[in-house]
Amino acid sequence: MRRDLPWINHPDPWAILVSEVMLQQTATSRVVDPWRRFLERFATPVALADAPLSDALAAWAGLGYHRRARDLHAAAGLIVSRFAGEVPSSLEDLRSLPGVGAYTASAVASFAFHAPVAVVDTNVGRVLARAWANRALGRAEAARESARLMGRAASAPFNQAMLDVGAGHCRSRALCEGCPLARVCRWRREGGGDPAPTSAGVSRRQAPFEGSRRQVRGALLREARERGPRTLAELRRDLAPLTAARLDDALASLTRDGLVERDGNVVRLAGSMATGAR
DNA sequence: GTCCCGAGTG
DNA sequence: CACTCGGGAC
Repeated sequence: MRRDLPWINHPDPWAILVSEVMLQQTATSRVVDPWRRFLERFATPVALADAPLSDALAAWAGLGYHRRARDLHAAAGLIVSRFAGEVPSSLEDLRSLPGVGAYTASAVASFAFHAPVAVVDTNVGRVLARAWANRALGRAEAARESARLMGRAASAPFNQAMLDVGAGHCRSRALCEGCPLARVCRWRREGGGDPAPTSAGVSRRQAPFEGSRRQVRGALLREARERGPRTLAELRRDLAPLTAARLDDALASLTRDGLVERDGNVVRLAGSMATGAR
């Protein structure tokens, strides 16, 4: 359960922010070790802002969705330049950071600063639609109903409980056995079709990973991370039997995202040529 | 093979 | 609105 995890009740807002960004698209079990390593290496926003992006990408190993690392690196720079090195506490300021959307801003406001803010991610969206409303909710409705349900309860434990129920029981395929809300769940009491899939923020099925460009991107970044700058010929050899067209496609995509740099035939992690000046 | 997931961009 | 983005659990 999430309440056993090391970032729960952590006193440092920076540690909370890092955990929430890592948790955006990644299961908690896969976040624990990288989160520890990342914070050892970048204990403060200043430490990350002062480091080259390539160091941040290296520390992101195993997490995927590397644009999150790029955005967190940029966010650290803004935290230093605009917020005196302290993670801001208001929703508006949090939301102004790259890679911080509605979910992450509310999660940091609640878990790091105990602001009376209800967190709605897609798990919580399902809990609200099923157990609380038994009907599909739009985005604004979900936010309003969540605030209404929370009432004057302390936001952090309330949000943690909602996230736990959503992740543990109220999954896409509901696991009602043992669910703490089973006795009060309107969907179970009243029946009807599952209101969650048409509710706000419910994620769509995604294309298969196997054979995808994302898979090639991941392999390419791993090469650059673990073996340093690589020539195109080395990449072609090491990623065989990948076709040259698919390698070029992934490389172009990573370059557009600012995650790798090309210097002639040499490919390296973005920012590894940085002079260190800020 | 199937499932899972938040932010940014167009 | 539709689309992209990793990779492990099962």
